[in-house]
Amino acid sequence: MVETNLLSNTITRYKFMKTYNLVLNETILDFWITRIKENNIFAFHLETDSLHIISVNIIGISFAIAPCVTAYLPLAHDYKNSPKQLDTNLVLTRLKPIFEDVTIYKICKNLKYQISVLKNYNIEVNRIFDINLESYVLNNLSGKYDFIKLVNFWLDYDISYYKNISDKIKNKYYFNKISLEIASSYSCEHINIILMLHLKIWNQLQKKSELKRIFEKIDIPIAKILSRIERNGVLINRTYLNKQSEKISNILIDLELQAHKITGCSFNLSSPKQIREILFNIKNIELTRKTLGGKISTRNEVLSKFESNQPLLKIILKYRSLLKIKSTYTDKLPHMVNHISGRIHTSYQQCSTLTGRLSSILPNLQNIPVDNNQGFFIRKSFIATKFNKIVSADYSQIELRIIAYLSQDKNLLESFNKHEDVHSITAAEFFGLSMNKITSQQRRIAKIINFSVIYGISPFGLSYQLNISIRKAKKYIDMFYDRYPSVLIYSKHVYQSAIDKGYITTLEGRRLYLCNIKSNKCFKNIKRLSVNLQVQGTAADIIKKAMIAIEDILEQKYNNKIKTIMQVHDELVFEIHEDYVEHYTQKIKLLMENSTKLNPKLLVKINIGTHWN
DNA sequence: CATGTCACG
DNA sequence: ACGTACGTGACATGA
Repeated sequence: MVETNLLSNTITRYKFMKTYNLVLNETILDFWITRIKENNIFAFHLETDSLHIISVNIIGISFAIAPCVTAYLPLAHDYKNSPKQLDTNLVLTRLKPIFEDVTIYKICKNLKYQISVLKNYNIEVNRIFDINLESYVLNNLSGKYDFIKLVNFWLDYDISYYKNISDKIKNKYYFNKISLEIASSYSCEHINIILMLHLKIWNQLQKKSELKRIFEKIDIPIAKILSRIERNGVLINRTYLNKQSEKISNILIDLELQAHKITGCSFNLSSPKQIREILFNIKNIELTRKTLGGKISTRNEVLSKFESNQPLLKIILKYRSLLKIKSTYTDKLPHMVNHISGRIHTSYQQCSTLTGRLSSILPNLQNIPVDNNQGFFIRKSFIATKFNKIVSADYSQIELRIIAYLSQDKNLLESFNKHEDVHSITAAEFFGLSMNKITSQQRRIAKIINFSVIYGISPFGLSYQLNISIRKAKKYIDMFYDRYPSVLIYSKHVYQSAIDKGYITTLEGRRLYLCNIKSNKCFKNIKRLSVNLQVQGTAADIIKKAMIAIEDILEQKYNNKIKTIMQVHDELVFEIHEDYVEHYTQKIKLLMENSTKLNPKLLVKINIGTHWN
């Protein structure tokens, strides 16, 4: 709207100026600053020397104020005979007011990273747009946000010039070793494309008010919040993990010896191929389950069916799970600690999922083992600084509650309003017994059935999970829908609407396009998927809204008493000063439960401790 | 680099 | 007759 009008004026003004300018002195810097202020909109990109947000230096900054009107401002290029460049502090002092100005629009790619880097230089960016987020809300081109793919999708533009330079400099040098000639043509081309992508995508996004609202009210604020969470980082007990690694090493050696003794030959316990051969040739165990590639699977679920009378299988399983714990967690996490902050800084991916969930990489903090696992102790190494506590707040049964809300099934709603333990209630309903007569076995069945509903139920899947016949599983499913008829109506409705429209909408109106689904081989899949996607996507919306509500209070005055340190899909983890735990815990619970109002009500459970276990 | 496996919600 | 629960990321193996 405003910004496109502003831009079309600029485009006319600069129509015939194809310039890739290099900013090397204050006069030219002044010239560009004046142009940017006049223009009220510009795209920028920071070239840096690292992807680690805590210890990163800016090498140069590129700008675009209109298509083909771009400049590169080198700051720290350092090679033989490299020209003298402007002083970083001077430049950033001049740019700070522009970045912070709420009336000047900024366009960038990977906003979370850009604002983190600028934060290192004490700059808070306002009024900022991100082309990846724009594209993500608009058509949910999920997966890797590969720049070239984005260009190919959105623009009719010959990318070869960019690609050529980009390939040349990739992995060869640090950016500060790149000559100004190459760096400027690369950066200017890059920022030019970023601006063009924004113009193209924004043009379409603003026509879809529902999606534009999600972009502005959810995704942009969340990007800023994630930057803060990442920068806060997580404290871990390194010596504890190192000790555990050592212990596990010894156990692994012992398990390997035992396994080789049983088989009478040496083999690699972490090679599925060798295990298949050993089991087939030596132990005469016939496994039938296949992997995706059509080979015989040796997965845990498969092997554990034979486990009881086969010590070798027990050893293999234990070996594998301990190796996993060691290689992924106890060995790796200590190495991920940043030496400046002394903490681990994960990176949350905001555009990587089909459903609108976040994901976490480098390291992934969303798959740290839980209590019922061999690696139960790992969460004990996630600790708080002195005088602080770890506080975790998680939504109880959020996905099933969402199904209850979306279907408005009377019985399911009543289950949530009656009792905290839905699975027992479902069991009672399901088997037609009173609550006090439910056995733990019946509760287990009910729990699995509840999950099946969330995932997209099928007779085979349920029969496998419950280890019963397909016929019986089918009967259970019929029984479930008999007790909760509106759930069946609801799931048919989601499926139909998905087929009609080609996408699924979440509670907030985010669209999940079916054409992006990998397993999109037949409509049967969509039938099962649609409920799951809507539910998972809605849950993702809900926690995002809660994060925004919470961040509003965190930004005010409590700053140094409470920090958000992790998001794990339906859980937020905080580090809170011990004197304030009580106070903030209550606030957080209220905000999480009420930032989205549903029937049934959302319930948040709080855990407080010296560590994350 | 693809595949299999396994950690989480 | 077919395959067989949804969504992620990371590691070891082996072609």
